[in-house]
Amino acid sequence: MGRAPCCDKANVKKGPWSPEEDAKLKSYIEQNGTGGNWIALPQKIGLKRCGKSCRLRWLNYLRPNIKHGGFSEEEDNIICSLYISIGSRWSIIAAQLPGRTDNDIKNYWNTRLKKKLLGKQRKDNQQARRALKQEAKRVEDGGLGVVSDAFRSVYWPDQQQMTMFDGVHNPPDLHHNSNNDNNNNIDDHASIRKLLIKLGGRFSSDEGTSRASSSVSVMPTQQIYGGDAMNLMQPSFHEGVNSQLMQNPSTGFPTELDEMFQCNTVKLEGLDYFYGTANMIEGNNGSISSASTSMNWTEVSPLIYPTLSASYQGMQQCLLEEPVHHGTQ
DNA sequence: AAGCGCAGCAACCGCCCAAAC
DNA sequence: GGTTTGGGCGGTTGCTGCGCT
Repeated sequence: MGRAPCCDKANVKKGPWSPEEDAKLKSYIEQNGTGGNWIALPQKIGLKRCGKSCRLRWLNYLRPNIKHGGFSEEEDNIICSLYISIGSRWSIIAAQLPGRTDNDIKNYWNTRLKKKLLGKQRKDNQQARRALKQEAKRVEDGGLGVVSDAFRSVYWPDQQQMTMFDGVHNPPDLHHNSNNDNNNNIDDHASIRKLLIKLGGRFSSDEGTSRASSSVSVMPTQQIYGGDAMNLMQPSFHEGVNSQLMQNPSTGFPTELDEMFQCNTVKLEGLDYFYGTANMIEGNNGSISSASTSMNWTEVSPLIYPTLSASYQGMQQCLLEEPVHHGTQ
């Protein structure tokens, strides 16, 4: 049957917005709001634009407090960490970065961050190959026993990664706000909390205030571990994350990144926990059964356990190391 | 100086989902 | 309960500007 078009395609203008159109749209929305109906809005203000186009223009460019370009290192890290954990859920990622739009982040990722990471990854892979070669030679020479630092650094997850997954059964206490916690921890938790709220998690503000004022209140870990957060999520999100990160860890990632993860043991070590390796039950067809996918991604997601984001420091580091080259290659 | 290729980005397209009817 | 409709989202396209040859 198909869907009726949202607007008369023949009579709508396409392409770049003129300053006049911008001004019209902006002033109308600032005075009257969107009226809850984007489709009808352009007609009201005499714009020959599709309602969806108006919405996009407003959300991405005309809305107050929008930032363009100039992504900070911190923002880079957040984007990378979230991309690794939830994939290309740009709107969710954008929700973690005030003033940023999903479109902006998506473009930024596709044009810069991805390339940066891939560039770094190639370097790492070369380093890994060299280390592997050296190690093989050592073994050949009868030098078994001590693993070289170079080899370990490339192939073994760092200590932080190893310890954080103690959290699978003994999750880090997000309520706990030790004296050692710095502002970054608080910010991390606040972001996580916001994200979980967006995802449908339950965070009582009362509960939050009833605790130490400086601590960030999140869902009791038992609730998280009981699967509440998952159940509250929209099915599409739940399915998407599961199918992308659990059933096939690679699915949903761009091919290059797919290769990148397959090539890099360190990253896989970290991601194993997303995939639920410990509980994996492979079906006859080799796919992971629902029994394993039922292991909540929330249990191990860096969204909940910021320490996992720390495991991503390799990538983070590369963002610092490799300057963006504009138009030079 | 002109042509070419590439990167960055704005905008569109089409699908999905939920609310309204 | 089925259909329609609008909002929202991710993927993709195409334009523009810049750098290199």
